[in-house]
Amino acid sequence: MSRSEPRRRSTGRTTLSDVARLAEVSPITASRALRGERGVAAELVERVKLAATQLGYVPDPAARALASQRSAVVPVLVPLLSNALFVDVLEAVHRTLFPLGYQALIGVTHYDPQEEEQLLRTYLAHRPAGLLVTGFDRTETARQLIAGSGVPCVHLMELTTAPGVHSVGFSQQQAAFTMTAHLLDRGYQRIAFVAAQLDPRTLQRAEGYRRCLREAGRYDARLELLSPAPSSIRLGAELLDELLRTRPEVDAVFFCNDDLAQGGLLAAQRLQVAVPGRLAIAGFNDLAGSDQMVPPLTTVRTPRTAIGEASAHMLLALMRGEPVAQPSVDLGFELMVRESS
Amino acid sequence: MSRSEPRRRSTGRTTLSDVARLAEVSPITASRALRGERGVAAELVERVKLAATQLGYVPDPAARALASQRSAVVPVLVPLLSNALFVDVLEAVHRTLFPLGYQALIGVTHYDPQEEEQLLRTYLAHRPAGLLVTGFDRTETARQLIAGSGVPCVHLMELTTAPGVHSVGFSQQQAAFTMTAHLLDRGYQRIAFVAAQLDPRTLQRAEGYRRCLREAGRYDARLELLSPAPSSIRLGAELLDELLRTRPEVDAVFFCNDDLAQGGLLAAQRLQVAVPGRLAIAGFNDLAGSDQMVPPLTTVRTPRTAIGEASAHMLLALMRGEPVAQPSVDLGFELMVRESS
DNA sequence: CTGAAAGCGCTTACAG
DNA sequence: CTGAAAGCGCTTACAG
Repeated sequence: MSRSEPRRRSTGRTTLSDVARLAEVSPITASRALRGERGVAAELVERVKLAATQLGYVPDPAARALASQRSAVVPVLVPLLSNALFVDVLEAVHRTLFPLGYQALIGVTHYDPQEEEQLLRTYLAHRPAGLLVTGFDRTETARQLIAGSGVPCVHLMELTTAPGVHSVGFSQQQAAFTMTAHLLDRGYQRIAFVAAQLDPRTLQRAEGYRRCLREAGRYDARLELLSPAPSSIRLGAELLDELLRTRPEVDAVFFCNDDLAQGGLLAAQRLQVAVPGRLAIAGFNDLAGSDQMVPPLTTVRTPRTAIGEASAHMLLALMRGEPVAQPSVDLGFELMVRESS
Repeated sequence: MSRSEPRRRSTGRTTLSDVARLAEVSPITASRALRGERGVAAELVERVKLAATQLGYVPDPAARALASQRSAVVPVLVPLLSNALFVDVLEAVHRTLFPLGYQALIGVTHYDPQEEEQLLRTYLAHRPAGLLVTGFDRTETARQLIAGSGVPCVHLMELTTAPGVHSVGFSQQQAAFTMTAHLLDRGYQRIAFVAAQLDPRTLQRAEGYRRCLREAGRYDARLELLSPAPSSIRLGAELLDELLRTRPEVDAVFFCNDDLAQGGLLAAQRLQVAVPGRLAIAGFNDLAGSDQMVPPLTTVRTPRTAIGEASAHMLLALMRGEPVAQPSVDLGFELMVRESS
């Protein structure tokens, strides 16, 4: 082998040049044809696509990202996967973006702004095409990372009217207000609010509960039972026990999430507390199983699939540089009155 | 501006060269220092690291992947996120790999081999550092894609003794056998098996159920109720209804998954069927809420967190080229006898 | 132990 | 509408 040959780091990979050679065009033309850039003769496009198929060509995402300074990755930052809520959002986002060539990259923050900041730093280094984040509760540094990156970003679950900020969600506070009003309508006198995790959306729900009861002149701070522990069926059962022990006068409980409410319902059954006769129980989110409980659980159905789809579509528009008519999309909620209230 | 200046595509990004310049070393040395490659003078390493920190340098993953032909990404392919089982596995994998600089990339196959093949093609193009896949049920093409990529791969949930194949899981069949044997021990005479989804692991459980009853001379094919529909609490309720309508003689039901069993338990309650007096109910996986049911659900606890951790550690060894003592790691299971049986 | 050169596989910017 | 040149930001392979 001659000493003057160029050094090669063989990878065996089929490259754009291979495709171009077979199609008898330049690599640039092949690149343009494959990306569907307009302004390439139809005949050449066909030849290039055929060659690519014959060779089983798959573009190298790293090379593409390096050259174009933009990858096809879309990080989606959610607090948790153990809440079915976010799984539904993710499914919808993925279903919308994947067919268009984007890869949703799931990041779990565990409700920790520091973790989110760390994930953001890691993911932003990949020069993502877009970004989806949950709510507005983050570190100032995280906010600056997002803004400074120039990456289009849509906020999930909550709404804002702040200029230049894009969001898709519903009013957590109003939804909780509506549920509380429903319980008042039913004639319940001492309505407790039981919550866990105490993340921003939970606190907004607490606010909706308070506002409603205050307006009715019925607010009593002692009827709030708030735990920072992670939400779960088991915790719901424990909190119901505690509630009935310490506030035996309550006649209705509004749990901030359905897993708690399901646990509460099961605990009531164990304690032989009649629902809704002695105690009404209501939840939030309409998670799997809530309609199967005995009695079926009254709750608020939240539009997570719609949030996933709508946020992906909004992001798509932003990534294409298209104008977004409505930067804040309210998808509403639905009161599901069942037999537990 | 002079015509002879090199054209630049400014990106503003802080690069390795910036760090090298500040540290007064060559970029190669800076690269080696930052990657912790041994054989760099300690003093230089320190200078480089300081410079990197001062400049807030973040390596470009695309450039790194392109030059080294290897990224820090580890795709993890699971059937579903709506089953808490896989969420637990993913959490454990992420928790193990992220601190070491690897990014778990979640891929959802929806139990569809074609979808898995498609995901594999997409993710393999990123030259992942490693790969985690669920079970062994895939297309021949998918198998070849994995083998041909040379990317280290560990299989989750099931076990194999096939040479050169790495797996971490437990015996689905044996676990189901054990549960069935427990029900026999308790004296139940007509034990039904109710399953949904009918994925490979579910069918292995069915096999364990059959083998146990056959060995006891008690197998009756009419006591199997199999539905290809996705598993859910609601479906469990429906299947219990159907079972009691069409096989009123059953005195125990073994559901292939806890969501079905929970639904079955709730349906029994609605139908005023005493559990376990008139009908015993057992599940599989010990999902959230099973211990809170009324009565608490007898089930099999499966080691999903341990599977996530152990598979990540095995993959780590493979990625480092270290020998793996045990290519097939059986993490076992635990029979959880509670009050429903 | 350190470095100058070349290359990874694409796309951008400039010409024509 | 098409292409030759250069560059994206790293690391590999070779020297010394």
